[in-house]
Amino acid sequence: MNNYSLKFAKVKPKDEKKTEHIFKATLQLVKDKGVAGITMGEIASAAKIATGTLYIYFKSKDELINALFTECRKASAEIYFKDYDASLPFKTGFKVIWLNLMKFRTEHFEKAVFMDQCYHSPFITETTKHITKEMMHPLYKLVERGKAEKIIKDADSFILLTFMVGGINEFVKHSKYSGKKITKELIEQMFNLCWDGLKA
Amino acid sequence: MNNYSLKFAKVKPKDEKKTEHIFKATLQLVKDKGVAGITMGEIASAAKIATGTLYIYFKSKDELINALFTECRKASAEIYFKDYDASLPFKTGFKVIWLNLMKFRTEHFEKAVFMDQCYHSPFITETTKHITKEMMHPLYKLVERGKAEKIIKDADSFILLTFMVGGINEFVKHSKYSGKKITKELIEQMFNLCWDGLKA
Amino acid sequence: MNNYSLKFAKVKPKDEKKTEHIFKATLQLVKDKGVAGITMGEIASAAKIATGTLYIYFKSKDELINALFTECRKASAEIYFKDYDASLPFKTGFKVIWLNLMKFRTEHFEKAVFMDQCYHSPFITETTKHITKEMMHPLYKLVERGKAEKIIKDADSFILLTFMVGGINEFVKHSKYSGKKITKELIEQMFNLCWDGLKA
Amino acid sequence: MNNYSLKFAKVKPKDEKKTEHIFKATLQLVKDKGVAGITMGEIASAAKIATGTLYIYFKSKDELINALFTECRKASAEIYFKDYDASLPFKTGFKVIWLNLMKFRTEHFEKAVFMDQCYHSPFITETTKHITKEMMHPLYKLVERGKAEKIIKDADSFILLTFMVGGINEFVKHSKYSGKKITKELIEQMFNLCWDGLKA
DNA sequence: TATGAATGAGTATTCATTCAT
DNA sequence: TATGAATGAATACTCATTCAT
Repeated sequence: MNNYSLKFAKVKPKDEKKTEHIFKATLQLVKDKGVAGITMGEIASAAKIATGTLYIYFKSKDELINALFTECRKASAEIYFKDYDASLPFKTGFKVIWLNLMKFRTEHFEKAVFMDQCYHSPFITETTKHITKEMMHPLYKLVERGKAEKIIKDADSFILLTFMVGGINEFVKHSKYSGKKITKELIEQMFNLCWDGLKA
Repeated sequence: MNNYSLKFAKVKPKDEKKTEHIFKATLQLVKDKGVAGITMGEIASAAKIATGTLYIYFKSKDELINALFTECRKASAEIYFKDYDASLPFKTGFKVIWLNLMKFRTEHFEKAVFMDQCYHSPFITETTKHITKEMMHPLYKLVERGKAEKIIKDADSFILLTFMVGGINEFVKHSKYSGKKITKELIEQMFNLCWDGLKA
Repeated sequence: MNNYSLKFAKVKPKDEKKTEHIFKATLQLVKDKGVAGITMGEIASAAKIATGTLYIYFKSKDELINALFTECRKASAEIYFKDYDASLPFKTGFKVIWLNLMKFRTEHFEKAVFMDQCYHSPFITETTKHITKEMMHPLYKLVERGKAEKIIKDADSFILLTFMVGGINEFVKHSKYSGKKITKELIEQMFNLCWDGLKA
Repeated sequence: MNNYSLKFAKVKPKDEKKTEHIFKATLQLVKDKGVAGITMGEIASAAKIATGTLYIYFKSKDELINALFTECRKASAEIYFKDYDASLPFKTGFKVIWLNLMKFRTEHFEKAVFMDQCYHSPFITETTKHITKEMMHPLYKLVERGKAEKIIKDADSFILLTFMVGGINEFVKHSKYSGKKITKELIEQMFNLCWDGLKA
């Protein structure tokens, strides 16, 4: 390290990585013991920091949970529409998104569990819940495009959407619990069930 | 107090109604604040009894939660196969059960929420979880009958089952959250999506 | 205990005496270590109860301090005008009150120390402070009677009042610190200084 | 960094001004929130330095408080006997000192508050308390000269002293709390009350 | 049984102090 | 020296559980 960098390194900045560690530790703990069972002390030691340090990064348990919730929401939003291109034929685009939903649920399972758990917890504020609901909006749009193009059934959008998502969620949840391996083959089967249900 | 009344007092069962009150109070609280947020004190006052009294009916919080979980499981099991008759044609019988699942989720929403919440909580023992999984067995049988009769797709039973249940769960959950009214019409739409997905 | 009293004794009431014990313990601790140095744990064990019990009687440390402050104020108010009769000649009545002030400061020294200490503490609310100020009103009236009767100097009432009280407070405070015995003789001397200062 | 600058850095004294800032910040905080309510963090940020820096100037909170206490004592001692000349007639000299006491209490109010507050706090050592008491010695001498000259009453010196000081302290304290303006006129009135009380 | 006050272990949070930069 | 993040012991407060009535 040269003189120049020393000048700027004088003040130790709040470690960005530490927030990440804390989040990771919290998600793991929640997956294992549920929101009901986690303490700030446990989170701290799982993140390999002192309890006091935890409070440098988050003013309270409440704030930590809410921040993590927001983080998870952001992560899911980023994945949902990855590689989606509205100019693609409907079914192709639909499958991209459907697979993304599946991807999020499987690869970020702890986040999904955490979000589900939090929804009824006293930690999450109404505002946070509200924003979360709004996040579903683009999915509504997708479903409505399908209806407009007469490719999928002309049913209530809410029904179509929850149907589209429900199978994925239930499948992933139970496969994690029961140890059932999630294979390409199974995913394909689930997609077909879903698509056959939706198509006009 | 004489011998007679003593004897009588011993025989007198714990007030059945009170257990019910306690369960109802707990379910309501869990729906509103999650398992993370309930205390024995709150349960007691919601059930309009003293904390001490709560401990006459349940040795510990753990026991209360587990007893309630078992109760909920029993309630769901009773509903799932109500009016089902294996001699009915497959689709008819399938719809009976599918509607029963829907019925349970809507009319006993707090129970469903409670069971979901508990699954990750430190309160529920592994044994309890195991028994719960076994409860799904008859549903497997149903699905397999459908496959055997070549009426529904020859996909993995696990996939078929989670697909069948997922839409219902997701639909009811979000309708409760968003205040969306659950109508016969919507239920019918959801069933059609589900059936069209499953059918061979 | 007969049947009748049993009927009413069924519920153990919040022990009135316990509040008193808590107050006494707190005052003693504050006298010895100052408001800065007391913890809820210490108060509890000085009052021979569990920490949790302390919180049955007072929702928080703040509330405990404020309640005690109010209690002390009440105690002082009760003493200040004890045996005072406006129909007595001014000097006689004045001396009754002056001696009462002295009596409070000496016999309830911990309360006086506590009140002094609290005045600058973050525990005491502005409202509480305001009420305390108002408590001085009757003393103003007394001083104004003396002025009206041309018995004491026609100076600013605020000056007369703080002068009247200041000597007492300073005397008692330092005598407690230095271990100087407060005798009848010394009190008489102090009263004479005070009276000679005030008289017209 | 070369040898020269290293040497120079070692010699460079701790910034004198910074100590002053720290003291000023502490006094202000204690006036507003009491000794009970101040933290090292608050002091540091009020003094516009980092917490770590505070510990360069003072090894501990204890030491800071004690150093400030000593500083305050010194400041008061310097003022008390300012312009006093034993060769002046008693009353003239007495008034000089009396006015000095008044001056200290008004112009260095925070210091007075701080010293009062500290007296009961766990921070101040017995030694410090002892030295403080000794500081009163010259005032005793003054009072005894008055008695010897038969100008003031032949009462107990302790009584005379606390009487002399009490009115001042009480007056200033309450005027600060209530916002009452301290005027020359009021000071004169207070002095007269005091003198008339003391004179033989 | 029923009550709710009492208990004390446990949890969230603060804060004096240290330390790497 | 100066900084402010990191530490962990101490403290305020909670809550499952017990117990006297």
